Amino acid sequence: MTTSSVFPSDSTAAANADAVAAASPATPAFSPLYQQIKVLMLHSLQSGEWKPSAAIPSEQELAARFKVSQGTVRKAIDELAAENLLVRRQGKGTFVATHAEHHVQYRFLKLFPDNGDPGSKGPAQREIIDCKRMRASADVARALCLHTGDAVLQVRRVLSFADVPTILEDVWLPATPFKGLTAERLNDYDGPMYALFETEFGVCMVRAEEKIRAVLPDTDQCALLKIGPQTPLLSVERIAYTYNDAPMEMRRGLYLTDTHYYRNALN
Amino acid sequence: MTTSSVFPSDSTAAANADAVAAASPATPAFSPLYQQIKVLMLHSLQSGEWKPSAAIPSEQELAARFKVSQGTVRKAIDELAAENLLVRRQGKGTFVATHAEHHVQYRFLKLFPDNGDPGSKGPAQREIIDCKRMRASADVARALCLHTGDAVLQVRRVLSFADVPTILEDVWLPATPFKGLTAERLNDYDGPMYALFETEFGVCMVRAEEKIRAVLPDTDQCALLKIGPQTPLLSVERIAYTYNDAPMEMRRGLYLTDTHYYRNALN
DNA sequence: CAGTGGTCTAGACCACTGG
DNA sequence: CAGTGGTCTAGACCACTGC
Repeated sequence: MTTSSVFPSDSTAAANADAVAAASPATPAFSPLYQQIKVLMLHSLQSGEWKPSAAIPSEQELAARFKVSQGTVRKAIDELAAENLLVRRQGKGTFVATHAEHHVQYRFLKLFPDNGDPGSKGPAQREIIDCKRMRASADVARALCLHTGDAVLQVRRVLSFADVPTILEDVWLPATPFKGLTAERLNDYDGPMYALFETEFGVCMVRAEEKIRAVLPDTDQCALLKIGPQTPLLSVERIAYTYNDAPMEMRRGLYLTDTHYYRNALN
Repeated sequence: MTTSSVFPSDSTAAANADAVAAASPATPAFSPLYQQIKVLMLHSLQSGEWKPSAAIPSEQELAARFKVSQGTVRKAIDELAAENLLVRRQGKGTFVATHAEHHVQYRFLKLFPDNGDPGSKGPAQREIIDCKRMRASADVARALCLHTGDAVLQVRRVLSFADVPTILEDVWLPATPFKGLTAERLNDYDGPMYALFETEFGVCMVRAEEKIRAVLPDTDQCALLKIGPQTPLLSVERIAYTYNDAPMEMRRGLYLTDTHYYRNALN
């Protein structure tokens, strides 16, 4: 051990605090107690001990389990809540974040209609075009930390708003964790795709990065979106990550932006 | 007063805490002490008492000034730091955030080159095309909370990377706070435009929202960016806000995305 | 009413910075 | 070395939820 950590054998909270304080006199990496607690909680999330939408133990219980003060677990929870991994609800408890509760708008979808609320015209219509097993291209392999040629699933679908095709998406998933995914299961499921991933495959998407460009469609894409070849589209390339920052999905969306726009907040 | 607040006349920290606790038995709006402190600090920022890049008083001083415990001002500072209004530096103090320190990359510019770091080819070349006084269109007026026809300044400029024109921007500013802004001053200033706004006009941009679309350029835009009429571009419409959430700038950028991409992080 | 998260305090000690 | 922010504790009390 190069840094101090939380041991079940430590007898008191003070002992832990002292351990942190006195730790590793020459080690540059100093990790405060609440960060170590955070790592332990991350393990509980990752291992499935705490499942999406379920309540985690109360702050007092966690403080007792980790043998630290309530304020310290509080700070750990604060950070996890700030990263949208946990959701606090006063009077009720702290819950594991999920994609299953966003009914009107998908959590990671930043496309909004010019007029009116996201859900004013009802939910999006989804049509699965294709769902097949294939070998990873170099691009996909790199994005998913696989090797070129490894087995992946590719899903192609179209999202429509008020019956206007607006989004054409290709999704690539590593075949192993998503074994058994079919077009039928995607069609039957009523809710966000990421919610299905949570309940059916135990994969929680926690964070994503998008690269956005302006492009023109090819002929296939024109047909699927029912647009002309000179219609400019937003190309949105996404890599989504689970708890340990492991990439679990690559996705490329083409967004029609004549009646919708991609919204972003800068801080 | 409908809610409790921090008075200079309050004698002890405990008195404040009790005031909050016992306040407004029938008032639904309950505001914790640290939120009230936050508002007071916001006033100090807004009034110019604390200027960009300067240090604010230490936590102990603030605790004494507001007659609360250090932990309470700490929580207020924590939130202001999370919103990027303040920057904490251990051992040195807490400082007012500024746009003047980002030399390699502008803080609100999310366009990155496909290969290499933002600053690998040196800073962007900036060319001011135009800077003129005009009357606000309906769109601009709505965005800036003005009336149609009110005086505004319009700046048009082109940013180039490695001598390739990549961004064409129109910027609209309310004429009153930016009185005296000219193309020359914009050209002479060596640094981000928002840094000039801070030092010359006392306007600190704190937050912004962008609406992104894919578009095709018109003939003027083709000439300025030296591109063909079928080149798809990212249209980035931005409204930037100061401390009190008052809009102080509207901007429309056209981004060439054949060698660059717009990066966004989803949480 | 009991149990949860949320606020506030007071005090101790640590890590980092600069003179 | 003194001064700053950063961590940790212990305990009190409040706001909110649901039974």
